[in-house]
Amino acid sequence: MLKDIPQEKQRQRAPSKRALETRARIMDAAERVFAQSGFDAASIRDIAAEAEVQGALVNHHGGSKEELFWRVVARRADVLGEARIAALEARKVQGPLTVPAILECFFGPFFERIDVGGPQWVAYARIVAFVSADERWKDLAAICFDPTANRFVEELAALYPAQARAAVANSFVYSAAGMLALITSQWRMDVLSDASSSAANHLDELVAFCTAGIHAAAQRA
Amino acid sequence: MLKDIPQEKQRQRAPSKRALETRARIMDAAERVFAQSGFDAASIRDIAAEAEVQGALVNHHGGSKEELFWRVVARRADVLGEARIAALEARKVQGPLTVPAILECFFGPFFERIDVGGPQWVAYARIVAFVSADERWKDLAAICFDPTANRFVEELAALYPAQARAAVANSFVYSAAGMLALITSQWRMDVLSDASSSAANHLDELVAFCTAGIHAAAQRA
DNA sequence: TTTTAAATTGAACATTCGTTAAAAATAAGG
DNA sequence: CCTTATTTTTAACGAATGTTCAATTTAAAA
Repeated sequence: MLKDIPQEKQRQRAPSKRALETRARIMDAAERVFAQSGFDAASIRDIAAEAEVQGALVNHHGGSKEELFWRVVARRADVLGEARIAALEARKVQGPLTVPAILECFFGPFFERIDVGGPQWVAYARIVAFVSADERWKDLAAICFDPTANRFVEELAALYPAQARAAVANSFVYSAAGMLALITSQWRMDVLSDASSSAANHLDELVAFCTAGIHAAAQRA
Repeated sequence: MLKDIPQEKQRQRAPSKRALETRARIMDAAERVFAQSGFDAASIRDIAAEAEVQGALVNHHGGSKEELFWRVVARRADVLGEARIAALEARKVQGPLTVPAILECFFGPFFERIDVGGPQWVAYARIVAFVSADERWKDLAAICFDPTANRFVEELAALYPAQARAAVANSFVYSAAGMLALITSQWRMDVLSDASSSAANHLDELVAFCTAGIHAAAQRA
């Protein structure tokens, strides 16, 4: 198991614009293929075909298959994590935090990017779901997700000083699982509800669900 | 994509006791290996080694790899689904249903089996998480999970006659996602909460969380 | 006990996989 | 322009995969 993404070795020349575009195309292609097939069923050749490059180029730009997966996850985890923390800070200066406010800072930046960035962010969400459900990616999750998650757990726990942090942490895991289910299992909800609603409506619904859930779990005897 | 599990062709002799034991051993081994590695990373040879048989025997008893996966999922989904429905019926004769009562009928039979049946049921839970998160197993989920899920959504929706079934169905999906997160991501919760509690306590906590969440989502403006 | 269907083994099949190495094409830096 | 670091292609390697088939062993049925 990899513990980190290897640094690129020192270069003597700046990368060409075409090379940078190719690298980005490979990353996007890898993201789509990983999202659709999972890590194991995705093949380097599938990714290469999706990016319209030769297979060896994928290894050249992404390293080994596992390194490539780490890079794909880390790339968006970084910007998403920062956006979430920024949203939290921005809300904090407006006044004392509430549970729904904290949840909106966590859910919002993800859904905003899905709305505008479209399928690439949905693909990323599917990958996050895979990573979260599979203990095999424990280290990856610890590096990419835990810092942000811990920060949000702290903010929630501060609202319930009398309760054990564990109860709040568990509630946060339930909430995050609900968010991923909402993004990745839309088809499943449609099957069970024989109707499809807007994404924004679903988001409000999820916030209401989790807010009440967190409160109830924290107040529990 | 398979649409169903093929029937076993007509036999002229009863299977031997040893053959039945071997088949069960292969199914259990497949369950463990699928749970640990997922469908793609699991190999027939891994399963054969785990069951201490030759590789060809796995195909002989389980059919193709995909058929074997269907069989592994369907085997426990059947008994679990029946136990859940039975719990629901039993509760119903005791008096009018409530949200926590319905949730306990859904969560309870699973956790009871994990408590007594041990690791095989935990392995099955991991597989259910994989199947639920991956659209590739849409048909499998529809056959194995949807009938029971629909029944529970109906009972919940009956408690909120003024609300759209969709809102209740979504809340149920969040609840089921929380249950799977609790079973399969215990490690994740431990990381975020730097403490580990009992399974029974977690179950009560989850019921409290989901009960409040369902209620809040249903009462939403 | 004899017959033979069914279970099990052992070996091999054709693919596909991730990765590497060398050659060729491209473009940055002088 | 010239040099050569970097990018890209092409080809190939060994390993692992799912599956099949014929031979062998086991045990049900008569």
